[in-house]
Order: sequence, then C-alpha cells, then structure tokens
Amino acid sequence: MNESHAGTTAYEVIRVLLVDDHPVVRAGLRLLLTAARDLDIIGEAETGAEAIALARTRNPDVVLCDLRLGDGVDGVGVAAALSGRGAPAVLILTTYDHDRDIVRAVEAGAAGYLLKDAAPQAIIDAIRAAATGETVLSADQTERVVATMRTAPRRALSEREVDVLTKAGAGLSNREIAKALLVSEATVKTHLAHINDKLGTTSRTAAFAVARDLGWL
Amino acid sequence: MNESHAGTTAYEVIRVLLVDDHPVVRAGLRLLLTAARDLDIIGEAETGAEAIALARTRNPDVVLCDLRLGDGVDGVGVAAALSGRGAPAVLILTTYDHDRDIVRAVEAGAAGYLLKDAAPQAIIDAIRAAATGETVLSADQTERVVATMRTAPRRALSEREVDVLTKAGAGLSNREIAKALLVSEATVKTHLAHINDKLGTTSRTAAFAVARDLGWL
DNA sequence: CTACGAATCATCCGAAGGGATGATCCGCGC
DNA sequence: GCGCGGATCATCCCTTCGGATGATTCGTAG
Repeated sequence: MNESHAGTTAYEVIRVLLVDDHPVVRAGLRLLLTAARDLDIIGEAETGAEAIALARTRNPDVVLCDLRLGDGVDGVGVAAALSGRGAPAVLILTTYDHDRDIVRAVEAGAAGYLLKDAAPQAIIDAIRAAATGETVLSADQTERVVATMRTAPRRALSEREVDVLTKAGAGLSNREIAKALLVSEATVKTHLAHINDKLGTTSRTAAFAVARDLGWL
Repeated sequence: MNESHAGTTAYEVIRVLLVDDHPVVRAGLRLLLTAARDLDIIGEAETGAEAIALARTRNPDVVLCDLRLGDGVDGVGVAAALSGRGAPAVLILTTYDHDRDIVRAVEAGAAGYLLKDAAPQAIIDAIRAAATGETVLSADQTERVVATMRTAPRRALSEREVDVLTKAGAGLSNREIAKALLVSEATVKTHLAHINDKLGTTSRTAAFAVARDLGWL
C-alpha cells in the first residue's frame, strides 16, 4: 500500500523531489529537510528534463525546483510541463526575486515561489503548504507582484525579443543580428521597435540598459 | 597548542570559514565538507562584515565566501579587507562566471574563484589548494582571464568619457548628451570615438555593455 | 621647453538606426 | 470560427551615428 496513486499519499509523509543544478544547493536542502520528519526526499534531479521524467515516475507531492537550471528547461518550464493532471505542486526556488519571474512562475502553474535566503523553517513550511494545495507567496512578494502588474514595465519581452536585444547589447548591428538569428534585417528592426514600445525606450542602448536592470537578460 | 598562530595550523587540519547569505548554501557546504576529514568548519557568517570580524578572531586558513552577500560588502570586499598580512586565503564562490568578477576577485587578493555548480570534490580540492597558498582557477576561467587581460581594457576611460558613456547608456542621443554636459555635439562624438578605440568596440551599445561588465560605470 | 594626453570644437559623408505602415502565417483561447 | 499576439518580411523616409581628419587649449610629466 505504499505505492501512492497520483495525488494521494499512503501516509502523512510528503514526497519531495529536489531539482537544482548545483550539488551544493541540493546537499543543503537535503540537510535542511531531514530536520522535518514528515518530508521524504524521493529523488533528486540536475536538469529540467530529468526533473520532469522523475516527477512522472516517482509521484512526488512537491517538486522543489530551482528557477535556473543550466539546460534549456528552467524551473518555470518544469512547472509548465507538470501542470494540470493530478500533478505535483511545483515550488520554485531562486536567488533573485525579480517580478517577472514570480509572475511567470505562477502563470506556469507553480504552487509558489521561494527565495534561497529564506529561513530553513520557512522552506519547510512552504513545502507543507504546497502539499496541501496552497499557493505560497510571501507578503512582500505578493505586494510586489501587484505593484508590478500595476506600474511596472508594460509586459515582458518575448523570447525572440530577448534574443534580439541580447545580440544588440553585444554590439551587433541589425544586419549581424539578422544573420545570427537567421531572419531578415526587417524582422530584427520590427523586434527592436516592439522592444522599445514595451520598455518605453527610444534606442537599443537604452532598451538594453533597462532590460539589464530589470534582470530580463 | 591548538591555538594556531596566524598562517600556521597546529595540525594538518584546514580551518574553514563559511560565508554565504543563504542558509541553504551554507548547509550544503557544511554537508559536503564533512566528507573531507581534514577540513574543519570553524565558523559561518552571513554578511561581509560578519565574515571579516570572524576571520580576524578565529584565524581560518581558508575563507569560502559567496560573491554576492546582500549587504554592502561582497565577496570581493571581503577578499580585499583580509588581504595582505598572514591572512587567510579567500576562495570566492559564485553562480556566474562573469569575467569582470573573476578579474576583480583576483585583483582584490582572492586565492581563487569557484562556480557553485562545481563538483563537491572540486570544491574540496580547491580549499586544500588554497590552504597551501595556490591560486585556484579552472582552466576555462584562466583562459578567460588571460583573454580579458590581453584583449579588453586597453586603458581606463577618462572622467569625461565615463560621463558621456553613462549618458549614452541611458539612451540619450549625442545631442542630448551634449546639452546635458554643456558641450557641443562634436565633442560628444569625439569622446565616443575615443571610447570605442579604448574598448575595442564599434558602437555605443557595445561600449556600454563592455564598460558595464568591466565595472567601469 | 617640449611632448603628450585630455578636452574642446568643426566638417564631410556613408552606413545604420528608428518611425510609420501594412501584410502574411501560425497557434492558442474563448 | 474568430480574434489576438507573436514572428516573419517589406518599403519609405528622416535622423542619428560613426569614421576620417584637422585644429586649439591646457595641464603635466620628462
């Protein structure tokens, strides 16, 4: 009877899957979570792909997942991949609390968002809360999300726009960016125009600086 | 005799001071380092100031210090504060390997620079190497540092050039910069040309990015 | 005294950037 | 199925940028 069905645990034990590309961080979480007897680490993953695969075979209740994972699939991607169904709750763990990331994580179906500098107990509490289906955002973060929605940078840049702006920031001309991204120069210019619209800037240089400061690059 | 003099340990044990503002990371390091019997964690600090104080009272052989620490004093600052004397070796630990940071850390007297995604054994080896006075940089990092030294910072920007580039980075046009600095547009263009010469760039955007990365703005 | 770098300004010109518009194609959600 | 946003491309036109050159003034280091 300890084979759990999706969404139900056999006991009161919360099955946790750790996902972080840093061995150090995984070790730290492991150490911290052993302090809570109701938490059981049933697996660890280094990459997003690995995390998704493990989550599907081992039925964790909660996936504790770093936002940045090195490979293509980041924490938000993991949350998105595992959303719906009788799926595990995904708690995003990260170092920085940029507004965009919180919003993206929640939109992707994450159960919550935690900073790595949180107190150990806060992390444990968050896992317990996530296991019961609660959404975990600190008061600070909630305020910030709301504030962001209201005031801040219109909306986030699309993937492609980030690509273009990154190249532009590296000093490439529109033509060079076009070659690098295998599109026409016209497309690059269009993207840059949209970027300037979204960021409220009037030049690539300003856009780059703003996006940098917002942590969007 | 286990009161060590600065720079000499009573036994073969390496005294390590952990500095990181994230409890999770400290826990992880603690767990990983216990695997090495010759490493003794003689203290932990959360902030740069705390780290410097502890380092001065507890004579660690190696200070393992996160680059970003939340408060004013970052890892580089800690390295700088503890340099000279019979001081401990400072190993900078970080998530990202930006050139500027490596260079700054080494210039500040750090014994080395490690990425957090390094293998546990690599971290342990690095601490041992640092304890013997070696400088610890991975092959990749060494290459990059050398490349940076060789190609990048010809010579520093003049004050005026920094003024201009800062304005340019804010997205001002040459004319606007000229107005702001009370000079003619021609002067601004001359400055920008000199800046591009010095930084080896061909556009204001690239120059801004490079100068930013070098910490010159 | 002289040489040199920094700061200032100027002119010329081709290359690039940015604004305005419009169009097609595709995927997703209501 | 229709609308909407993202990604793609195009054309027109004006502004700005960047390269090349040359000049003056002013400190300061040699």
